[in-house]
Amino acid sequence: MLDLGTIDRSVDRPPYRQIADILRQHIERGRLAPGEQLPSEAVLIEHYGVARMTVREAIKELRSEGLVVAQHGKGVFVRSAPPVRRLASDRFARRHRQEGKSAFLAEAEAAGHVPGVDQIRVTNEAASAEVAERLKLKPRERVIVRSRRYLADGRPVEIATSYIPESIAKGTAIAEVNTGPGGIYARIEDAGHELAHFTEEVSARMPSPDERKALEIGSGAPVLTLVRTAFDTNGTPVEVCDTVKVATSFVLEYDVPAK
Amino acid sequence: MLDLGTIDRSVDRPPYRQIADILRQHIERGRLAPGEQLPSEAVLIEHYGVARMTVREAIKELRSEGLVVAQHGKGVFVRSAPPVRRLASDRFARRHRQEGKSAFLAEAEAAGHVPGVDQIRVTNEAASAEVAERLKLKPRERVIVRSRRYLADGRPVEIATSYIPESIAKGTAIAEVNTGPGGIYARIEDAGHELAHFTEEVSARMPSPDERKALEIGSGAPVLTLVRTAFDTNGTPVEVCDTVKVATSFVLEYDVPAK
DNA sequence: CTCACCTAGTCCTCTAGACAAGTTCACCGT
DNA sequence: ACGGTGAACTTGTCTAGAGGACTAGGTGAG
Repeated sequence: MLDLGTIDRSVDRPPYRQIADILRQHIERGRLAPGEQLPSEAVLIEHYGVARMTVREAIKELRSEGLVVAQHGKGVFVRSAPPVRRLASDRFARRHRQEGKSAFLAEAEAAGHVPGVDQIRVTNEAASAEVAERLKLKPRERVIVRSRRYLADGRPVEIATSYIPESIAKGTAIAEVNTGPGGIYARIEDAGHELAHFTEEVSARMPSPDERKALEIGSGAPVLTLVRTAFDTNGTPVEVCDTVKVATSFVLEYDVPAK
Repeated sequence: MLDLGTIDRSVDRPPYRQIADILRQHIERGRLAPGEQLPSEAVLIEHYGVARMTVREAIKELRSEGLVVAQHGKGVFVRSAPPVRRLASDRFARRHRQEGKSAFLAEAEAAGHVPGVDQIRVTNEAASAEVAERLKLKPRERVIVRSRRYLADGRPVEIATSYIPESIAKGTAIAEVNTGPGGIYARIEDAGHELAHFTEEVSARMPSPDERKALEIGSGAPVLTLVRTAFDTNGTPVEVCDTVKVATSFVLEYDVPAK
């Protein structure tokens, strides 16, 4: 039986935190195993002699830490995969180890022969305001949207969505599911837009419910987001690629410019 | 005056979420600017005609998303570092644009006259296993640990911790709080280690309680972590820099190598 | 046997109020 | 002019209760 301990109301730390502390310790020390159910609110209220909201506050703290998940009507359970706390060495590292060419071109090529891609969706849509701004689209210009999900070891790890202006994609295989050798970057270059420059914005946030589901992660784990914009030699943006990935690490390398 | 809208109790979405949605939109669209104070609980209670806990629940949601920070006795404020796209505002943006000298030297110089650094701590410690491995340290070799916290608009946004092998730091100002012109990279080069190559690992995770406190973020918001290792011309690792950053975006740029 | 229904147990949301504690500022006495 | 006090405002925490919604399991009707 789980030792729920007691709370001390004379001490500075508020009761709801003390309760959270006790439960957190049980989880961290394995006395509450992954998947196991926590004592119900009613039990905790009774045990500690506090009001409902106080217990809920404690549980909420653990939820926001990603240690537990609540299931309406069932109970609160210890998360089976604890959130990432340390840098993990990662297969993405190798992507950026390619020599003599852009790491991302290499990545695109890799995607071309589709190892570990299990879903591809290609549509023609009206551009969102954000995409329109990034691609400097004319009013009402549409975009080709290519969305794909990457797997590693059979588990989904990344969802990438590319937006290419329809004007560039026209007459190419970009709007086809199979883009041919070299992937869409090769097709963009075929269309006369030589790639010259990229910007990337890296951030992290909590996943949306859809993303959580698609990436098979718990609600307490963050996702990395990477928005890459590709420019041609004229400085025209030709592609925006929005990547959401499980927040394990990836690696960038670069050299100090020669003096 | 801020348009607080109204909530619809007939709809499926619970009131506290509707309130959070309204406030979130104001923040995202810039009608509530970074640093600006949100309407107080009392105002929101009055306006929406709900109980205090309902309003607090809404605010709590925004806090856990990292959009706002509450300050006891003062109010709730929009976080000062919103997910920005402006390249210039970010230190990382310029790294890859420097000409003729190491971007990191420039960065270190900038840090030298300490704009927006509010805490510096320098210690001599035994290296952790991870740091020892990255720096290829000999057994029992110690490291100089330099930890600093960066501010933007008066709010903490980043904690950076550098580890330099004692053998390299010896006889330099690296172990001093004030490292002199050019910062530690200049001192490392003074010591005969010309910087040549960097690797960076980027990841995201949930912050530790200490980090949450130091960066003043909500418990549901992730942090970006960046571990940079600097190598000299011999390929010897000379510094490991571990950066934990509020998970708003940062920007990387690079060009396609000439063919 | 199958299916609809009921029920106990769970978490979700909300109400209405209370006291505590931190911040700010005007006011008053010195 | 200066310093202290306190009022007014803010958020933080807690209580006691209510109805709702969801899940799982049992029960009875068909």
